[in-house]
Amino acid sequence: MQKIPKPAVKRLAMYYRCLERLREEGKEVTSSKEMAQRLGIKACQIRKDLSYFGEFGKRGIGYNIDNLLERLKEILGVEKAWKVIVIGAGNLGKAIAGHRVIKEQGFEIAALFDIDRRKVGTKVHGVEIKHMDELGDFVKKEGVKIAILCVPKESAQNAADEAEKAGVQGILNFSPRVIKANIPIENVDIAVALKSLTFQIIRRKGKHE
Amino acid sequence: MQKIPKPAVKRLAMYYRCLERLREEGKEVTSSKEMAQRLGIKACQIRKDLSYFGEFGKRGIGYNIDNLLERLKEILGVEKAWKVIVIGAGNLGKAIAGHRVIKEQGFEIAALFDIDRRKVGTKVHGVEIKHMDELGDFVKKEGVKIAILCVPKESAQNAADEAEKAGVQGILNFSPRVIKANIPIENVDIAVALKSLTFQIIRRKGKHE
DNA sequence: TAGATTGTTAATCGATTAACAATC
DNA sequence: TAGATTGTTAATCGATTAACAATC
Repeated sequence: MQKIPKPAVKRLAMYYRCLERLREEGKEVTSSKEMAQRLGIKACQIRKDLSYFGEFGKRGIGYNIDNLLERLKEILGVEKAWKVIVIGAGNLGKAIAGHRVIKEQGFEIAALFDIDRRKVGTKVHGVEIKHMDELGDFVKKEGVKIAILCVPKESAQNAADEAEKAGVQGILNFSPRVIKANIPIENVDIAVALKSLTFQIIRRKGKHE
Repeated sequence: MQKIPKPAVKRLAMYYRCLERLREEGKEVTSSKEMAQRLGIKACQIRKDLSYFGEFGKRGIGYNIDNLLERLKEILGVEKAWKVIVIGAGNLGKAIAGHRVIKEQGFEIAALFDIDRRKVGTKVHGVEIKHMDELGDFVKKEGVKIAILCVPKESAQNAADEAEKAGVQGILNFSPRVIKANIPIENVDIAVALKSLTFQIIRRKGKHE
């Protein structure tokens, strides 16, 4: 199968959300042009990205929204809810675990994990906090596939190792440290994002488009 | 001045943190090779990225860590603390406002903003929650340059508009919606990151390297 | 038919990598 | 000098965009 550009996959996830919104607005059909306008990208980019996976539109007409949503669900693998755990039940971990978007987009937070025994046994938004010792068994028993890392950077690599050992298949890393593993990792790096902003701001002075 | 690849800027921010860590370990000198190993990238990539901004190393020797850190500080524009506000004092906004990494990396959370008057006046990690009505005045008086958006997607565009109008110069957007503005925006999209993971996981089955 | 929009090819643009002279 | 490592050039690789035939 053809190699898919990494940025294209991220855009597919954005098309998915854009289509959901169009559907909420009562539309049944859309075009690459309409979606492109909303997303601030080029229409041909959308058609190109979709073309890696098949032909989903009708020439002269556009795309049936329900149909394209189904297709994107299959492509992204989100037909059924994925079980997710959050490792690290600090403020960030708890906030992520309770975040609307995770449920809305079809993920299920199965548990949080922490090393602090005072937290263990309590619940956050209806989800139990368990001790790290239970992680291995829980992942296997529940079939957890994804771990969201919200631990301090000092313990990030350890937590990632434990998750991988337990059989987790992908990691979403919120800790500001590069972690190494043999499973896919997505990094959300607040400090890097902020510095990228400051760089752009100082280089922009004067040239306001 | 030469055009700098966007990914290169993000990497510079990663080099910065890597160097801080090397310094903590007591090292005074490092090489592109050493950093590359830690970051999981190629050494020539690091040298190339740095070369956009000057010559910071000594051939045959490597880079002086303190010196390179200073240079990166200038390049990224983080010599002095930037004032940042968080818009949206829900769980996520509060967690971000109190997050270690923001202070450690030289940013200062000046205030949180919310429309819920029951929250207004209370404090989170020593930072006051103010009402959205005060945003314009506050940003001007305090010289706030960056806003972190943690509002529900329904009000994301509005909040961004208000921030831009008030004079904010960059936005870090945590809400799962594309927002439009004439200032730099960085997006942190949890749903997109999770779907990018699921895509990789389902395509990976069987080919474990 | 005329207008609209897709899917795809080919061209362009941008980013990464290899290789090596320069030099500490 | 020998070994190490930089800075930079040129080659390669990957992603985006323009353009247009196909077709509804």
